[in-house]
Amino acid sequence: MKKKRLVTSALPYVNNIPHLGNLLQVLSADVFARYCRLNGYETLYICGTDEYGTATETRALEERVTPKELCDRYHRIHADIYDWFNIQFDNFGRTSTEKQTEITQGLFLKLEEAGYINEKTIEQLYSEKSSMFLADRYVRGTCPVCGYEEARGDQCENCGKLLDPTDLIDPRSGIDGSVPVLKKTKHLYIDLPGILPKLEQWIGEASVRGFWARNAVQMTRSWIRDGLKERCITRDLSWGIPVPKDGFRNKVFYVWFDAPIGYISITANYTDEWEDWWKNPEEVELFQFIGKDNIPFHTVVFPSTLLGSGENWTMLHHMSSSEYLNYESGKFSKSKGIGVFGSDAKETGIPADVWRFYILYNRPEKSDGIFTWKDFQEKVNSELIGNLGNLVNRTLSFVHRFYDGKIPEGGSDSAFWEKVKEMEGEITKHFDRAELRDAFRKIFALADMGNKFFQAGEPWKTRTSEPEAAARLLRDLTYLVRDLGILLSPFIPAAEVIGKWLRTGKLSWEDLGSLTGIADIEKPEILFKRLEDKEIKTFKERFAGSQKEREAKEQVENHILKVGNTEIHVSGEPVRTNKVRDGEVS
RNA sequence: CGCAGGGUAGAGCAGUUGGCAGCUCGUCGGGCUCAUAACCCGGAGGUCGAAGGUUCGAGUCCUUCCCCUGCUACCA
Repeated sequence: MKKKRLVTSALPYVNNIPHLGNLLQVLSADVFARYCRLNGYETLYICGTDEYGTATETRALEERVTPKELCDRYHRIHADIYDWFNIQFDNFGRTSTEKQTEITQGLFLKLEEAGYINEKTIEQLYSEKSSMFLADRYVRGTCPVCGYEEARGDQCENCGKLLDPTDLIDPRSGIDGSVPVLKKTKHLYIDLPGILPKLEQWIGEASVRGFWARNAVQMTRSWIRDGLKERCITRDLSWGIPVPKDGFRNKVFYVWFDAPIGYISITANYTDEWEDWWKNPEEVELFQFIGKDNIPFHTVVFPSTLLGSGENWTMLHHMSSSEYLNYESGKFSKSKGIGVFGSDAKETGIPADVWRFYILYNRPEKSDGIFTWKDFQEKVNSELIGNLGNLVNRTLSFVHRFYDGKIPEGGSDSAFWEKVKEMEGEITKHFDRAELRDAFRKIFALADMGNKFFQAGEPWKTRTSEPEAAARLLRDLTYLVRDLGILLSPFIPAAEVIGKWLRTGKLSWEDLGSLTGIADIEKPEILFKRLEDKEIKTFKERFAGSQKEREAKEQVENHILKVGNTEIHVSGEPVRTNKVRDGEVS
C-alpha cells in the first residue's frame, strides 16, 4: 500500500480576496491532509497563489504598480486569510519563482523534443497606444447581433452570442480606449491531439483506480468527445515565464500552461527532495481538490503536459471536484464583490472553526450549494452546538460534577461499542475516499447516537439507584467523546482541545474505539457559542450588496458596531477568538 | 435538436443494483432536567415537474413534453 500522499488544492488566482466559495477547495484539502497525517500517511499539502497572466498585468497597469508589487501584496492577503482559517499547508507558495521558470521551461523543452509543440501565425488585435496585444475580453465594441455597445470580444454579455473580437463594430481597447489594429503574431501550440492516445489510456486506468467522481469523468469525456484542439500556450505579454526558443524570446507562457506546474515548483521550493514526490508514481498518491470549472485542466491539459514530456511524473490519483457555493439569492462574485469574503469572515468575530464547520457540512458535492445566514445560524446552533457540543459538554460536566473528574471504573456496553466501531469504520472509509461531507455527517450521526444513549440511560437517576450502570454509561460516553475529538479534528482543529480536557496526550486514528488511556479530566469549557438572531440579522444586512455599496454604507456608520455584547471592529485587526492553535495541544 | 445538472412535505435536501417514500429545520403534542432555552419520544404534513410506456412492482428504467440553473474552451 502506498504510504505517501501528495495533496493539492487549486491555486487561487492572486489578484482578488478569496470568498467562501474559493475557500472551499483549500479547506477541503486541509481536512483531507489533516486526516492523512493523523492516520499515519506521510503527507504533503501544497498550495499557493497563481500569479502570472493577463489579468494581473492589466490590473497592475490600472493600479500603477508593477505586477510583482501587486502579487506581493495579494499573496500576503491570501496567506493571512488561510492562516486565519487554520489551514495547515506544508507550503503555501507562489508561481512567480525561479523554480517555476526552471521546471516550466524544462517541461516545454521535453515536449518540443518529443514533437508535441507546433508553431502558428495568427492575427490578433493590437493596441498601438499601449504597444500590446489585447486578450479577446479586453476588446470592447458594439455587438453585431444585438447592438449592445459594451460587448466583449469573446462574448456579448447582453445577448450571450459568442464572438470573435474582429466581429465587433467599432472595436476599441478595453484598457486604453484606443482603436486596435490587426497584427500578425506567432504562437506556440501544444499538440493535444497528438498526445491523446497516451492520455486516453491513462484516463481509462486512472479514473477507475482513483475512483473519480461521475461528473469529473463525464466532463472529461465530453471534452475529448467534442474533439481536442491544439492549445495555444504562449502570449504576447511581459508578466510570465519567458519562452526558451528563438523567435519567441519576447513572449511568455500562457498562464494555464504554467499554473498547474506551480504545484510542482512550490513543492520544489519547499524541499530539495521534491522529486521523491513528483517523480515517484510508485509510492505517491496525488489527491487534487478543485472546483468543477477546473476539471478539464486537471484531467486533460495538465496530464497531457506531463505525459507528453515522456518523463515519469506522479500523475493525478483522485480528484475531488466540488460544485459551486452560491450566496443568499445569487452567486458569489469576486469581480462584483458580492458575498462573504475571507476578510469578512474574520471581522465577524465568529471563530474560524465555526466557518469551517458550516462550509464543510454544506460542502457542495453533488450539486451547487447556497450559503445563507439563516441556514448558517440554524446548522451551527442545532448540529455543531445542540448535537455535538452538547454531548461533549453534558458528558464531561457530568463526570466532573458527580465523579469528581475521575473516570469511573467498570465494564462497557459491548452492543454500543459494536455499533460505534462499525460507524467509525464507515467514517474512515469515507475519509479515505475523500468523501468529506459524508464523513462529516456521519460523525454527527455518531454524536446523535451518543445523545440518545445518554438520554436512555438516565444517569442522573441511576447514579444513586444503580451506580454500576451509571458508571459504565459515563465511562463509555467519555471514550466516545474522545473518539469524536479524533474524528472531528481534521474538520475542526479546535476539537483537539477535547484531548487536552481528557489529558490523553496526542491522539491518532489508532486510538479509535480503544477503552484505555483516560484517568481523570479537566473541567470542560464550552466549545462554541450559539449564534444569536440579533447578530445574524446584523451580518446579513452588513454583508448584503457589493463591496462598493458596503463601503459607501460604512462611511456613514461608525467604525465599531455593537452586536449583542460583542464588539466587532469593522476595520483593523480582528478580535481573536477562542480557537486552539495547532500544536498547542500535545 | 449545443452541453451538463436539477424539479421529492411549509423551507432545504437524501434516496446506492427497481421492493412499504426518508432526513434536517419549522410546526403540534408529550417526556426528561446531566447539559449552551440544550436532550429524548410521538403526531400532522408529499398523487416524488407533466403525460405515456416496460414490469408482479417505478422516485428509481425507457419515450415525449414543460420549467429552472450553470457552461459553451485565448476569462482562473
